Amino acid sequence: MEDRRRKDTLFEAIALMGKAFASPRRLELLDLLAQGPRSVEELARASEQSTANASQHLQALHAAGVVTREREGTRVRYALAGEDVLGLWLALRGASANRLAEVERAARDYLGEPVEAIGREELRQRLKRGDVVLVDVRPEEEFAAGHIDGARSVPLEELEQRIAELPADRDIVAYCRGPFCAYAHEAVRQLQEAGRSALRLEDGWPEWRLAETNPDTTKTRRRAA
Amino acid sequence: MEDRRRKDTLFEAIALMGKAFASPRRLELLDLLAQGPRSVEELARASEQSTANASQHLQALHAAGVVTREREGTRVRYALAGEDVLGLWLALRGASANRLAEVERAARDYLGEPVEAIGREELRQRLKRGDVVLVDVRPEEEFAAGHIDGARSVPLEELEQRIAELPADRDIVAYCRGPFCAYAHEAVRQLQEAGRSALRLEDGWPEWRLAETNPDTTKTRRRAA
DNA sequence: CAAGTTATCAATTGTTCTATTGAATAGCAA
DNA sequence: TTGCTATTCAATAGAACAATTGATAACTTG
Repeated sequence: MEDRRRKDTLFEAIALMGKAFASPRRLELLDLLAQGPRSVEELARASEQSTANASQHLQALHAAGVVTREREGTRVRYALAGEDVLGLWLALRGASANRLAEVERAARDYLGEPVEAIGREELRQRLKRGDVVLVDVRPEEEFAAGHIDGARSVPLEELEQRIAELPADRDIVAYCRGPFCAYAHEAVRQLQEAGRSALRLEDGWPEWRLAETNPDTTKTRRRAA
Repeated sequence: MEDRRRKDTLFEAIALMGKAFASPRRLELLDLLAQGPRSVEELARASEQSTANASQHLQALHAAGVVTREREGTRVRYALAGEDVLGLWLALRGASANRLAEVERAARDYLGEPVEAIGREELRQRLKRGDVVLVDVRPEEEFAAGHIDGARSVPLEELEQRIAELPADRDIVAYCRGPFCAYAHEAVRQLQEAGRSALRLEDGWPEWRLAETNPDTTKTRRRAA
């Protein structure tokens, strides 16, 4: 049947994008790109792989349509192709956390002792009341590429020396790349160590940004069927 | 660094689910499962592959946590694991249609001449006004597994002989499995051939269902960055 | 235009994935 | 028990993929 062939090509085409999400290295690159555009070398460094390897994966992502590429002088700046792709990545991450015990286990393992967290809505209200200090503990470039309104940048690396800068009369809320990023966890631990009252935002900047233009898409759905 | 190893295992675990979406055959199975639970044999037949092959892919999907399995006497009933998975599949399909020219081309090729379509919201309003007849042209089992409230089942195969059943004084809206399913297109063509005023619902039953519990998630986002 | 980055290419190796075939198993019904 | 159906298993062969290395190309700056 002629129809069969056509149907096959259609699903093959969709699978082109699916394959982009089938490799851990590429997922890590995507996760970084969700924070903002970056050059190959930065991405390679941040994901601890060789530049050549990162370049190849980025090309694969480009061919799959999930990232855009732009030459900027001697470097090439990659970026997520759009909000639909960001939503897709978050959906995959979320579903895998819901459905795969391996993911939960690996996350617990990587993040260490759980740390008290608040959701986006609660944070929004407390920010409006001026009730908290919001701290972005990601590397400076990522803060520069975009951050939650009202946050101040204190990269995790500098946090220890800069704790004094932070007002002591309010709760401190730290956030970073997302629910599986260790920075905010670590920041909260350091702050509590120093006697401050701190907690983390349940997810990170990409989720916040997506929720702004597209409420409801990033609800943290738990196991519900 | 110990951290690196842990981060790797985390991304590897997420990629376990990603891999599920990397094969065209599996995507076709998922698309069928989005219509409702089915046995291995039915799925194999509907996707025109050997039972053994379908079984293996279904096992892969099961291992990836995207489907559930349930023994029912001599047969095994597979189903999507949850709404998060349905949302994920729709997000992938949507993003690939937005970003990959191949997908658009393959879809045009498979679906044939474009056919006038209306969106979910418009359909809802016209249904309320009693303004249209809504026809579900999927195979009977899929209608039985769930359908839009107020629709009547007229499987595409029987449509030609049953056109007389349909009132001639109103527009007919046909829907099927989704935007890439050919049934509704074909149905509208047949109805117009017979002198009826017909159009198709832009997407299908799974999108409708997901929109009911989770408005906003399935917006048909076009290329917007 | 020479030197120095940054990114990509090409070739290779080992690994993982897919489809196929035929045999094996689980449950049901007589 | 015997046969029947639906599903899974096991083995295999071919294809696609991932990481590595070293070479090359594109740009910038002096």
